[in-house]
Amino acid sequence: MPTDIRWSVWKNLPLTLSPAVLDELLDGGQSFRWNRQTDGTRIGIWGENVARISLANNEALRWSAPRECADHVEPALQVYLGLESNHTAKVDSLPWRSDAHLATCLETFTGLRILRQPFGEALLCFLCSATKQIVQIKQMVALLAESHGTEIVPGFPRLPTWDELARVSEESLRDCKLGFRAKHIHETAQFLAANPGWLAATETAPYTEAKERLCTLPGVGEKVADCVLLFGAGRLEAFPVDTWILKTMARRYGLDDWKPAQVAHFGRTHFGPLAGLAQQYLFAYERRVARS
DNA sequence: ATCCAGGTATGCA
DNA sequence: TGCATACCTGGA
Repeated sequence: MPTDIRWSVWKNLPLTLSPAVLDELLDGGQSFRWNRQTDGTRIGIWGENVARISLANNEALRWSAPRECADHVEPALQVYLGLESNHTAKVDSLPWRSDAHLATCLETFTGLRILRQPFGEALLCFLCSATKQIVQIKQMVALLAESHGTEIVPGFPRLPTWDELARVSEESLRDCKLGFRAKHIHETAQFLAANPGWLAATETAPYTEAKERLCTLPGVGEKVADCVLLFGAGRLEAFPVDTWILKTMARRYGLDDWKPAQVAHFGRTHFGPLAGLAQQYLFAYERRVARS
């Protein structure tokens, strides 16, 4: 980290989280651009924003940003962390009263929420995610930012925009350790460059239509499309089914040998219109069990 | 060393 | 429809 960054003074956020839940929120596979410093502070980059977040002794969140960014980071954080919406009411609307396992997950990860990331960045990050673990995805997107993004402040590059990616060769993308994903990103960038406004229209389209549109992109299937819509467009009805969800739905709900599409249908009907929010709690819980 | 990881696209029954 | 297989790469 460059030493010449001048950070704004710490300011409190109206959010209280345990260290474990903060870890799950920022480093649990929703976003891939937060890094924990040795003192426990986390530095993250999204859009044109650079911020650091830490916990005060009472587990209250506080933030600070490079001085030149602080004015726009403050409102951006509200959106990113979903502070303007009534999170408690959303969680309460989930069917925890009739689902003991869900109730356990909600209690274990109290305060966990869905991040609202820039749509294009979510698409890029989840195009990188196929059959990779979080540490590897983080490495890929860090290389993408360092190699092809522009610096917001010295030492903190943003992710390249899709317009910028359209001018990068597939071979050059492979140098970011993307493997076969480089082809997907390259071809998606070419398509988006040839279809101005397509991405913005997809972001605001109704869920089903938006998902269909995303699935036409190379390297985007149902799971990636749902992640992009959940984490990049606030579509809480999106219910991404990955290996963890497949595992946990088999183990906790008896859905052994169900296909991903069947599990997705079960999830949407069982958990309701905010199924994606429930999914994040189930996901977090099963990962914790696996690690312990 | 060998296997597999927050999938997708393709080729065959 | 359904199922198997290839696809890059690096860490366990």
